[in-house]
Amino acid sequence: MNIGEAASASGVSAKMIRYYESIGLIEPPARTEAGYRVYAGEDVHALRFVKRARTLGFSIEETRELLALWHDKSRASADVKAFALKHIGELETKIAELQGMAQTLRHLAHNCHGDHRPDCPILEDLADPAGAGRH
Amino acid sequence: MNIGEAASASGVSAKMIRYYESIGLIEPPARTEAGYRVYAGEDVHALRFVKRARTLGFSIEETRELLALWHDKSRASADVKAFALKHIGELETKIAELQGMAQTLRHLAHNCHGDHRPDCPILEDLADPAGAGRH
DNA sequence: ATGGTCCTTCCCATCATGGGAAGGTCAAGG
DNA sequence: CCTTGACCTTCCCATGATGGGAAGGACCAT
Repeated sequence: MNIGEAASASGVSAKMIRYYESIGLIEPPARTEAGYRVYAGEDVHALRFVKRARTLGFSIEETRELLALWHDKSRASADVKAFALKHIGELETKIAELQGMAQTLRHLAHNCHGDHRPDCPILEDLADPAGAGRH
Repeated sequence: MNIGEAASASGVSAKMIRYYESIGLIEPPARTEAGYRVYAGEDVHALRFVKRARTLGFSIEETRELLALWHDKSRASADVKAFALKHIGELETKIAELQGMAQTLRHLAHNCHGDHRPDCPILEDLADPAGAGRH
């Protein structure tokens, strides 16, 4: 299987497959005499693992640790669970941050007439967060 | 006021102030004969505007548009409101994505014993999302 | 005049991904 | 047998926002 086929089979672009190889995230595959990369079913399996981890928001370095746990047949499930819970915590922190932004903006937008007049509490808040909203 | 003072007065690092200037987000300030940047109160005001916009999750390019709206005395508040609502929508999309990730991981972690045994639904899902959970 | 703290510009690194150029390879069809 | 088109290779560059740090100049208090 060439890289293009491995890409469509795994959902990881050929570009990223080469990149993952260059940073040592995945094993370098065999090569043909002409230098073409040749992938086996197991390689595609690893690529799908990486794709899934990235989709769940794990960074590449975290994905590297997950791959190590995956290959370590003797790991304790507690280790994997702790890793996942830590990541969940980070996701929740990020979510809370974004929700804070959205909430502030919703409040400002709610107080903005949204008509032809120029007065706008949104810009007033940006210009002077402490003073905006005063009358 | 030197750049360091403007930085602590605005909450924007000196490094970023220079960067914002280099990309034309803020006006180049006056200079002393020796080449030092000299900031006035109005400059710090603009920097705080930028800082606030960034804190609310606007990109630099979006911040550029907000600055333009701010300086355009004749804009309609409806334009600003529409801009804010669009950004709120993007924030909500991002939040939903992250919540999807967190929810999936919570589900997987919930089904993981988290003990000394190696069996782990989390890794099974990463390795085979479609098949994990089968018995 | 000396030292410490500020300032200047310039280059490099991050993280993950894509774009594209220049050139080699392979398979199909004339 | 040769061309054509689709693939592959490596290499460099760009993104977005920020920080780190070097080399050198400026300012100020002792």
